[in-house]
Amino acid sequence: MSVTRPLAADPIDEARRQWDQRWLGGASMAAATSIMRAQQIIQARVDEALRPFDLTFARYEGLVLLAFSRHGSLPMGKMGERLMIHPTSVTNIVDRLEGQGHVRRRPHDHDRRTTLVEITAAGRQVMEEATEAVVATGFGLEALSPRQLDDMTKLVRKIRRSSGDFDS
Amino acid sequence: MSVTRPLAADPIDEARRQWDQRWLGGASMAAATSIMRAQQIIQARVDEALRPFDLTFARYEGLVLLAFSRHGSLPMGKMGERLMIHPTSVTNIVDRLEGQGHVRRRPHDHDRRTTLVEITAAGRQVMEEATEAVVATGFGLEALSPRQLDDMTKLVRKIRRSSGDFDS
DNA sequence: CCAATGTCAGGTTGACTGATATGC
DNA sequence: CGCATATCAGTCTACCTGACATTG
Repeated sequence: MSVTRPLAADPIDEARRQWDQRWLGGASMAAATSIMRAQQIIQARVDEALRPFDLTFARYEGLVLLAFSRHGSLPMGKMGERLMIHPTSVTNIVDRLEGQGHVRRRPHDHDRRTTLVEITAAGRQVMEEATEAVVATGFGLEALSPRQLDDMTKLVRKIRRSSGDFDS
Repeated sequence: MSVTRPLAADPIDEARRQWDQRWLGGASMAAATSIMRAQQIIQARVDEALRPFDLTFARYEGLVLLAFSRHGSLPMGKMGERLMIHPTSVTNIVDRLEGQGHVRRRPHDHDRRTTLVEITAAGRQVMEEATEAVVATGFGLEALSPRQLDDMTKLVRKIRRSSGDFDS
């Protein structure tokens, strides 16, 4: 007589089970797949909150970075470095933000090679409102307690450090 | 006399500090940003391992899904459901895989609306070799212990469950 | 001369919207 | 008829490579 196993309700769990029967690194596979999926969930949630402002997550991050910077402006290259995006992506994102009037390109005082990107008053205003909307979504992470959120951040920090994201 | 604070080596940590001075949800912001970054790291690592096979992560996941399926084939819609991708993305991905000879479209026996996607022998072969390469990368997660990998998977499961990823 | 900075052209990916043909 | 299934056309975002002009 056959014993019917309970169907795995969690598809990642099920994939893990099959993976372990054939290959190594099932735990890594499950964690990696989980992270990929978590990213989709967060991205969808935040993008939805940002849609009324005609902002993507990437552009929103740019605005927040500039708002947090000491003089409300940063060189293009510095932005790419901090946001960890490709130089041409910086150009693209700044193009759009500038088209929306949220930032302005300005020459650098001493180095005429570099272009400074400065957040405008309107940009700050939009950023404030957008942030309210984003905070209201809870980033799709309401299921985690404050302690669990910090656990998550710490675990990812290990990954980031090992991949050379930052010094120390 | 001014006390010079140590510079935050971790940019997410620094963003968190500034965020907390103005808004709520700093812990969520830090966790969300961390996950977004972790996804980039994993994606880059896996894509690099898959490049010699002319596969992206998305297409590779499709191959693995088919290889794991009972008959080596699934309806298009089912694939989209399991991979959590848009129907047109399924069409796109299957187009490419079919062009590479890794899968084949077949009619469904009983329902002539549905198209079955079947992995070919060549597709299985490529999938096996690609998996070796992917496992070798450790998914960019070598920094985490087996226990930490499972912690990560469990934390994300909470997020996924709360967003309706699966039943139970 | 070499390095750094930003831009541009051109190509790829995957996601999306809306419309459509087909079949249940 | 409504609904499900897959496709197609067209658009969008962000990424990448390679080339380039300008400047330090």
